[in-house]
Amino acid sequence: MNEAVALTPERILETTEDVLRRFGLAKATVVDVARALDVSHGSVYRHFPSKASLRDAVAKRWLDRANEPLCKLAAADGPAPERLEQWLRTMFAIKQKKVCDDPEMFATYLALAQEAREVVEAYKNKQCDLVAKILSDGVAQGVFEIDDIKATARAVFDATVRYHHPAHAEEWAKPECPSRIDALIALLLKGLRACKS
Amino acid sequence: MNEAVALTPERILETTEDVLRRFGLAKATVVDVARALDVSHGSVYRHFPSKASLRDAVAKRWLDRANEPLCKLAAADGPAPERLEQWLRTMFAIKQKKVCDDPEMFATYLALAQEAREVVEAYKNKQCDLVAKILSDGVAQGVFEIDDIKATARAVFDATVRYHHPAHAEEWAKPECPSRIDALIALLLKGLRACKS
DNA sequence: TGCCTGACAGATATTGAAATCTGTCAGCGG
DNA sequence: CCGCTGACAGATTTCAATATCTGTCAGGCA
Repeated sequence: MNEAVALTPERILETTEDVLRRFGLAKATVVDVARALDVSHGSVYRHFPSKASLRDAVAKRWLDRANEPLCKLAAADGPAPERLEQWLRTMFAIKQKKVCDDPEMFATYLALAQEAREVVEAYKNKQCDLVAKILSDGVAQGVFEIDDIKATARAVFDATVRYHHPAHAEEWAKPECPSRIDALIALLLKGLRACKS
Repeated sequence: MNEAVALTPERILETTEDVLRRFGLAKATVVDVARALDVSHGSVYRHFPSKASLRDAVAKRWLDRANEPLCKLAAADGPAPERLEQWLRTMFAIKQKKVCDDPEMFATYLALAQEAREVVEAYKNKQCDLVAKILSDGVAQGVFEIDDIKATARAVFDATVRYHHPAHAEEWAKPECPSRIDALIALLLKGLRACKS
């Protein structure tokens, strides 16, 4: 083993994220990453077969990190409607926080996500599964009335696209946004709820 | 009056659309438009103060044309749920047709719309008003149960963003799309409908 | 007079040569 | 033997010179 820290995929990913943060997606090269790690760029290619795969791996890390709080919420227990509402609001908040905190970084993330199709697709599917989990809890609790849980979870995800898809990010800052979110969530919850009256 | 056809704003718009169709948004210049009209480009500036205003006017024409069938549907009568469903499906179909028929032209339209913010905003508001019209008909018919019609109309518009906003156009061709639309519409209609049971 | 032209200044886009980057691999050093 | 290096070919990006475009306006023509 070398006296220096070993060159692991994890260390490369960390450094790549750093480089992206400093240079932006357009400017960052794998030569930059190698320089930051103080190795030749050939060494980086020993761990990632291409620049694209490196980018994908970074994207996956980001998305997984962002997903963590949502997984917890879906796994929690309590009344499904409240949990669904909180789950959605948390998802919106996570995205919005990213935009506000560091718009430049968000732009990087957006561009990254647009190239890492497969990774993003998997991430979306995971999110739909989380929604489905809450919905099925709601059905078990007798508060939701749902035909096809998977399809309905997808519908909820689709219906809220405006507030979680980065393509609409620039609209999230508008002052009328919160009340529009309220109206949307109310409409969806009413659509899910079992009729009692 | 000249022996040639007079140079009217209408004629300029028509020709501009033609030029855009042939050259694409990126390449089309007002010099091209003037050439096609066989006048100097200075003459075009006599009718439109800037290239941006010309583009906006073209965008408005397009949007108004696309909106026409939707206005008719909103003004029709009959049971509100069916009408809303048909209204939504028609809107989706109009957009999808544009993408399929001429993807290049759609890209032009998309870029155009992204620059003509105000025009697009007005168009969206008009569409929300149409939805609100159908919703209030539904309330009058006793089939919908709605607190705030304007807010709910906006919520329906927001919830269907994925299937009418051009940013999502590339997903419209997917095979699972129709069934996802079905699930979404079913969920929304259930949320709007008055509970009878 | 009223509409159009064409030349002009400053801004923007195009182009092609030079620089940089991606991905590979033979060979070095531990 | 194993992992790293650094030179290399082909692809991509940068940059600055050149060309084109936008928007204005004084003047021509009916």
